[in-house]
Amino acid sequence: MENNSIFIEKLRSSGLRPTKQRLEICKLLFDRKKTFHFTIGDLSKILKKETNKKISLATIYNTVHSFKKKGYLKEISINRDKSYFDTNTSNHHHFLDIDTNELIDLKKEDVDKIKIRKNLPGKKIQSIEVLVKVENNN
Amino acid sequence: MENNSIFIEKLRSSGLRPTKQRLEICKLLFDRKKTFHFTIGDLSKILKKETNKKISLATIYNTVHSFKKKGYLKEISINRDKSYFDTNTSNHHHFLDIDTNELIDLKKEDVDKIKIRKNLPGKKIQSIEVLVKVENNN
DNA sequence: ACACTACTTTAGAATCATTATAAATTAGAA
DNA sequence: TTCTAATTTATAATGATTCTAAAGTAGTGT
Ligand SMILES: [Mn+2]
Ligand SMILES: [Mn+2]
Ligand SMILES: [Zn+2]
Ligand SMILES: [Zn+2]
Repeated sequence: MENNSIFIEKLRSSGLRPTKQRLEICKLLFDRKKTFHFTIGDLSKILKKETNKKISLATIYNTVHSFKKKGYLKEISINRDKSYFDTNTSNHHHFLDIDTNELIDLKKEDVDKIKIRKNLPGKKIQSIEVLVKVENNN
Repeated sequence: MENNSIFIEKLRSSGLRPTKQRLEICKLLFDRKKTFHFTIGDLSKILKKETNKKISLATIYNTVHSFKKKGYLKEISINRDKSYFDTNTSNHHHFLDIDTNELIDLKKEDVDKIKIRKNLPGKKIQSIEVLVKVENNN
């Protein structure tokens, strides 16, 4: 009744054992059409609701960090209070709704290519990220 | 022997009493030609060295947050571990050296104007920030 | 199926930047 | 100088994240 086999392969191929905790988290994170932006706290709450068996908070942290290390998640820092993770691991830009603290992906075509006209000697560019903060129209 | 009068005015005009702690921090932060990017930890260390009288950590936090509220400092979140503050309160972009965790201002002319081709209904853009992560050339 | 070992999960403790508290001090006004 | 509100301060509390070390599990080989 599940397409778990896909996730099992995904995990195995990156040297992670497909435990039921990891599979549960995989289904929750990667069985989506749209990008998912979440904090560990969000994820923890959702797992509590949508799952019968409990997954310890330590495991959620461990798993999310493993997934990040394997390149399945991207971490986004927008404020010190909490770290956001992103199922869209490509280079992309974001809207941040400062009223709701919600992140929204911008598509390639939504932002002109950024051209940086300065370079630092001995340094090379690793990434260019745009954060567009938006708020309610009065 | 000081141009404290400038800072005293600055503080008074925004309803902050010019205490010696605030003046000390003003001198350290605003008596510079270049932008200063710092964490509270940085500031605390510098104050310990460059000052004879001690300023409590709580006061450093209070003061930096007051200055931010008054618009004399800008907060920049680049990772969850620490919050950076910026004496350049204009809208501007940054290099982040991921080897040293150092922030460097980009000038207006260093980055083409960013054009966002998407808008969210009911929302207006409050700011657009570019973060260019750089690392050592091999 | 069984045993073995490395990997994983887990509860709880530890960490650490930040925030809150509430008592002592100080600045500005009268 | 006196009075009051603003400020400073030491200290405790908070809370997200990381650490620990003990118990459980998956994969391998027999
Ligand atoms: Mn913040
Ligand atoms: Mn981080
Ligand atoms: Zn995203
Ligand atoms: Zn800056």
